[in-house]
Amino acid sequence: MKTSKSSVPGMTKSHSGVTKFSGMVLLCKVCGDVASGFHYGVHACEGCKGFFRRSIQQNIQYKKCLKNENCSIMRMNRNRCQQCRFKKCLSVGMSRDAVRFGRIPKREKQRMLIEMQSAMKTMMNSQFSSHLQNDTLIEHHEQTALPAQEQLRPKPQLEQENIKSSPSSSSDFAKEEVIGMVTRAHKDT
Amino acid sequence: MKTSKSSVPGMTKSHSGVTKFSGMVLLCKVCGDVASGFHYGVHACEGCKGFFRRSIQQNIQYKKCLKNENCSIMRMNRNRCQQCRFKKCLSVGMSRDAVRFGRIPKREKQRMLIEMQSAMKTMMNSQFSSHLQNDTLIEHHEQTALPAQEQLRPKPQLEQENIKSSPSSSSDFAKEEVIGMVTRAHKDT
DNA sequence: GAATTAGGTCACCAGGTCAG
DNA sequence: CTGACCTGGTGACCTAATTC
Repeated sequence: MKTSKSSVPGMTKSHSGVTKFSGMVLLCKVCGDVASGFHYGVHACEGCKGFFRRSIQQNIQYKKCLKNENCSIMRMNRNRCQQCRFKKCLSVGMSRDAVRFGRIPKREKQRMLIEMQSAMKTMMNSQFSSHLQNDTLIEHHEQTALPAQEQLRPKPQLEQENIKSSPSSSSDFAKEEVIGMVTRAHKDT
Repeated sequence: MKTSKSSVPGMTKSHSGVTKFSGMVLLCKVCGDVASGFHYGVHACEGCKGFFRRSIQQNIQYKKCLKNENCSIMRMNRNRCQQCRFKKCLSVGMSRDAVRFGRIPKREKQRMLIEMQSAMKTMMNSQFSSHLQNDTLIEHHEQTALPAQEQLRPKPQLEQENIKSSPSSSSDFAKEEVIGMVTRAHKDT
């Protein structure tokens, strides 16, 4: 019947191992680097993926952080503090239980696309019309823009690719992700 | 134009590939995930179906289990031990000889419905009359309090079929299954 | 002819590797 | 130790085949 290979428009995976969505690069939720895919339940780069794998495989106990145990983890400095990096991995939801194998379900893609668009719109609004009053969004916005001291974000969220888990919570999650991504894509331009 | 579909009331198959019965989602008998149909003689999800197919096609000898060869197989961890997963497939009755092709015979549906109802009743009983002594069921009880936001997922339901096994044990089975699924839904949330 | 599944496909990922 | 690459799966979808 359906000859249409019909896939959700938007999501692609370049040959270089970079995951894109509607032409925009997805970012590692741990360090902000370019994500290579959905690893252990979150979008992550090869580095953080490998780091997390090693960490859980051999139940490594990392040396205590030399600072306040809340180092910001970014691409540039992600290797400076293992303890904090691992903590960040966990806080963004990386877990062996969250792995998702196989092809991305069409409806999940669809959902991402939608959430992405709405997030995009939201961002545009807050950016152009009233970026002085909306604290929530500015919060998010900054978080990505200047990776300042964003510590453990109170979001132990874990992406439930699961068919229909609460639509609201997952959308929050995705929104956050999208915002970061969009912001960056924006800056790059 | 037979308007009288007249088949057994209840069984449907959504377009998403999820098998339902009286509005309840059927679960994979191997891992508890949502079943996509009756595969190799058992209600199974796409994952376990594919896994079993591959296993028997190329007579794969899986690596020995790293634990006690009795890993519990659930959606979250089903990929961690192939040997145990395959064993579970066999133990729940998956077999190339058990395939049922084509449309579901009416009497089979009828039978399912009946077994389902009795299983349901059993469950209800143990839930209301004596849920203080039965610790396993407490889990289940909580689930009821969960937000009912959903359309076709975290839903109490069970899975039943066993073409040629003792019909009496079927309700026990269902109960167990429900518990597992509920636990999962719980974890997911 | 409609319902329903075995198998094939191939988008995607966990783990292993090994230069750097 | 880190992370770019490779390999061996995994499972969402699709279609041909099969039964009612």
